[in-house]
This record gives sequence, C-alpha cells and structure tokens, in this order.
Amino acid sequence: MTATRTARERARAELTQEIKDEARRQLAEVGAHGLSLRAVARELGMVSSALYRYFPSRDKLLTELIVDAYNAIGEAAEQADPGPDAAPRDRWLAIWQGTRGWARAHPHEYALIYGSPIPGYAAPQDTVVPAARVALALVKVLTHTELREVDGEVPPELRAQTEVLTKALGIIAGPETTARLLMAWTQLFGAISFELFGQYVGSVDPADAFFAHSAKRMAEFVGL
Amino acid sequence: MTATRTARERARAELTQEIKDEARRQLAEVGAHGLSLRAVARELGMVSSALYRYFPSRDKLLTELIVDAYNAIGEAAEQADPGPDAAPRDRWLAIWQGTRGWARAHPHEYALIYGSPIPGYAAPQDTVVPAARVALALVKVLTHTELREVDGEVPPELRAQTEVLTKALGIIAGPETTARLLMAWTQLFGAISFELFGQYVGSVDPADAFFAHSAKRMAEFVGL
DNA sequence: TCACTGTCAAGAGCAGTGCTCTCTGTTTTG
DNA sequence: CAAAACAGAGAGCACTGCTCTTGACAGTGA
Repeated sequence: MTATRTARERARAELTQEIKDEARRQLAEVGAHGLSLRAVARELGMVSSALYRYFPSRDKLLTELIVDAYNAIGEAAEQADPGPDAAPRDRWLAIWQGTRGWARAHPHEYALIYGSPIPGYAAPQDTVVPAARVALALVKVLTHTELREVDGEVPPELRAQTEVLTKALGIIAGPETTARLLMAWTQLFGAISFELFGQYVGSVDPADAFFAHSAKRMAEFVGL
Repeated sequence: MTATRTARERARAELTQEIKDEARRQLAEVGAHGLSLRAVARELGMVSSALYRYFPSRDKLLTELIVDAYNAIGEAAEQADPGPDAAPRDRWLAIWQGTRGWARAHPHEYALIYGSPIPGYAAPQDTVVPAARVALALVKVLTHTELREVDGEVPPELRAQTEVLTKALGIIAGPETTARLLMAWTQLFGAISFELFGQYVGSVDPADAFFAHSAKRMAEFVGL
C-alpha cells in the first residue's frame, strides 16, 4: 500500500537529505573541487557505491547543491526585505545586507554559484529561476515606488535587451533605469565576490562600511 | 663557467616554460580543477615524477600560473590605454575594453584569478602587486585630470580606508571619489565575471553594449 | 506459505590522480 | 679525472569517481 511505500520513500528522502547535508559540510571544508563521494559515504557509514543509488553522479549531487544554494541566498534576500511598508531605500539596503550576510555565512556555497563555473558542467535549466530570486527582490522594491528619473542615452542594442527584460519582469521603467538596475545587480555580487574571494584585502578590509556605502550609492544611482 | 652553467640553466628555464605553456593549454580545456600533472608530463613526453624537479607541487605550478595571469591581464589593461594624450574618457573606456578582451580570450586563466579561491590554497604575497595593475591603470587616468567633484558623505570607517589608499596610490582625490573608484573597479570585474560565468545569459547576452554602457556610466560616476 | 519482484548495500575492480622514494645516467665542478 | 650536483625513469602508496556483480532483505500476488 501507499503507507509502506511512503515509509520506504521517506527513508530514502531522509538519507538523500543526510547525504546533501554531509556534502555541504565537506564543501565548507574542502570546497567544490575537493568534494569526494567516498568521503561523504565514509562519514555516513556506508560504502561509496551505495551513494549512486541516490545521486547518479558527483555532478548531479553538485547540481542539487547549486540549486539549493540559489534558493537559500534568494530566500535570504527575500527574508531581509522589511516589506512594502518600509521606506524603499531601507528595503534596498536590507536586501543588500541580507544577501551579503548569507554569502559570508556560507562562503563555499556562494563560491559554488557565483564563483568559477565547474568545467564540463553545464548549468541545467533548473537553476535559472532560483538564480533570479535576489534580482527579483531588488526589482520588487522599485515597483509601486516613485523613481527619480535617470537620464542618459541607451544604445539601441542595449535598449532592445532592456525592453525584453522590463516586459518579462513586468516593471515600468525606462531603458536607462533598467540598465542601471543591471549595473546595481552586478555591483552587489561583484562586491560580495571581491570580499569573499580576497580582492579587498589590503584596500577595503573589513568591507562593511564600503558595502553599505555602495548599497546607498547604487540606490541613488538607480533613482531610488 | 657561467657559460656552461647558463647552458644547463637555460635548458631548465626552457622546460619550465614549456611545462607552464602546456599547463595553460590544459587549463583552457579542463579548468583549474582538472589540471593534471600526469597529463602535462604525458603530453611533454616525460614521466610525472620528473615534473617535481621543476615544480615542487601542483599548487606551486598553479601559483605561477596565477601570477602570470595577473600580469597578463594587467599588461592587457596597460596596453589598451592610449596614453595621457588621449581624452580621459576614451582612456577609461579603452582600459575597460582591454581588460574584458583579455578575460574573454583567456576565460580559464581569468577564472583562476577572479573566480572561486582554490581551497587550501593561500595567495602568496607575490600576487599582490600584479593583482593591482588593472586598478592602477584606471587610477592613472584620473591623475593629472580635472575631475568633476562628486559629493556625498563618507562614513568615518570608510574614510579612513580611503585615506590609506590615496596615500598609497599617490592620488589627489577626496574620499568620495576614491570610494567611487573602488566601486568602479568592482563593477568592472563584477561585469566581466558575470559575463564569463554565465550570469548574464537570459538578460544581457551578448554583453558588449551593456559593458560599454557600464564603462561610460562608471566614468561619469567617478567624476571623469 | 512460497515464489517473485524491486530495492538496497557491499565488494571487487578499472583507470585515473598527487606525491615520494630509489635507482641510474648525465652534466657540471673542484 | 674523481666527486658532486642534477635529471629523468620507474615503482609504489593512498586516494579519487565510477561500474558491475553479488547477496540480503521487504513487500506482493497466487
């Protein structure tokens, strides 16, 4: 019956989760490169070949970890947002801080999604939606908010791209604003990556003040 | 004699170079993670253990490749600069384009230096100076140029950091300008990373127009 | 109750890895 | 010319991802 079947499936789901947890733990210790199925199995008290019942390959396991990480950082961004009642600038800053906070708490998972792509590994379509969550959280702040209009010419090629984006996201904003939003998005993750990957060592280290300053300036920059 | 000694040493230097070249070739094919000493040795027609006469470990080889990559991208940036006779905005844009051009031509070497840090690998002091070359090229455009003064409060913590930087770099610029320069530097590499690491797929792809636009906006942003 | 079926873990094995060691042959040096 | 320094070869260790086969077990229909 379904009862027994679910019992089995529940055990399976639990072990799957345990494998991912242990893999995440190892990720934090040795990085994506050093993640070893055998070591995960060993830690879980099972033999390596048994893991292949749950994940067809090391890459598939990594893919799941990647999707989880995208969702986790996206959720962190969304959770940080105080909501539509707060001042837009405060929301913007909170989302930046929330995103950075998660990244600092999970540097190896962050590196997994925003670091060097894993060679021979193509991001499956599953990652597209979770990957956009942080950006969407930022976009949400701009909607139903009066934006200072930003001026500037946008070349036709870029204008076409921004128009596709505004349509897809359902935002009412000119090409220049959309382009600046993309720049802000780039700045956010550029700053986090530089901080986590050690590029700020020797210049802005610790980066707290600089990060908050950047968030503020980029808010102005997009017209918030 | 020095002649004979240089004969041996020259052979050694040549083989060292060949090893690095082959390693770079492999890097482009399989990435840093897949770089294999055995495969390099095989391709060079020698046995793996012989490589250890030239590089004490795989990590040391990687370190050399990293330093080389920093120097190469720095040189690309410097070469792209049309020099002090050109208009500052043109110089700025050219440096951005030159940096991006090198990165696109050597994505795996770029990933090596601006991607996820290699776990268990600490960047040696040797990388600090080469790592700053691109930033210095940008700074050079600002010196001896009349900057539009940019306004904005800078919190004391960040102000202290910018003051250390302006002293070290010998630039005459206020804290806000320096902070904005740091943001531009972050934007430059954030955009290149996003492009190479696939984050722009589905939004600004190809990124040529957006990149040029970003360069222009960031030039204005720093007061150029 | 009994045979059948699907699931699971275990173990051996393959081809590959970084790295160390010892051995032999060559080149350089005193 | 003998001694010392150096170069490469080869074997070997402990490890990796992954495949294939084998034996044990749980649930199901006759």
